[in-house]
Amino acid sequence: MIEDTDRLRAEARAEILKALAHPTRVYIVDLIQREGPYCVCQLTERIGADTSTVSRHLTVLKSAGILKDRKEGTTVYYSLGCDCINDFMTGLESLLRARHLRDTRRFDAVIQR
Amino acid sequence: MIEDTDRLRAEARAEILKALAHPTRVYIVDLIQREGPYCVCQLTERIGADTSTVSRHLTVLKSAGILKDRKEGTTVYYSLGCDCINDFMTGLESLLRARHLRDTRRFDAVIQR
DNA sequence: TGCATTATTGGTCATTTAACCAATTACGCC
DNA sequence: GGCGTAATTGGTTAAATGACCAATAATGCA
Repeated sequence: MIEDTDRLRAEARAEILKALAHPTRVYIVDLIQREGPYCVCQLTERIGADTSTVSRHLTVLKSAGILKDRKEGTTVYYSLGCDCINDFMTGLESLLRARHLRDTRRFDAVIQR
Repeated sequence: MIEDTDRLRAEARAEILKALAHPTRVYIVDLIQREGPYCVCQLTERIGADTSTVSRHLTVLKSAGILKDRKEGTTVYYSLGCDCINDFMTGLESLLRARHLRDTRRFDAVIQR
């Protein structure tokens, strides 16, 4: 059986990962990372989903500490919760590249025979 | 609307993240990362779930390229799919630390008043 | 005050996920 | 061949997720 400390540790990590594990949420984080803070209506327009849907995605990201918000009148701006998001996404990128490389090699191997 | 390239990019990233977004799967990856390859029955014993459940988790991780497997008789050993997993998990760790720091500060702020 | 805009929350419903048990496959050994 | 062990796959069910519409704040302005 898993020890309590290990279990809690795994749950904490999974919680963060779950918050990011959706195409729309990855897109939002990527966008804000590259271009700075965005408000809900701007994101809604970009994404092309219902405002409520986007708002809920943002709530998920905020709860996980990945984004933070700042009110300005009636609009709410979302920005990165911390700089370490950048490193994290870089790590994800290299994981993706490694996977792509492996797939390509496997594809080549199939072709060659 | 999101451009096709951006959408596909977000989906590919989310796919990787989804594969890791479960406490048991995070635990498995962490364990293998620290102690090397494990077979299904060893993992099953450690985790305390049904063999089929563990096997399915491993399939998810393998499909995402996070783990790879190697057969040896009737047992199947799972190991890391690539070294970059280490960097990725390090990034996740610092994200978690940042979050914890922020939570702690907020808690302190509440206590102090 | 009345109205428009921005965002969040309640409600519903379809899809996905993940658990278990049971059945099957694959291999090694007697 | 028959048996035991290891792992995967089929089937079912409960829970979680995510989408939309509708309703409700909350704010700014005429």
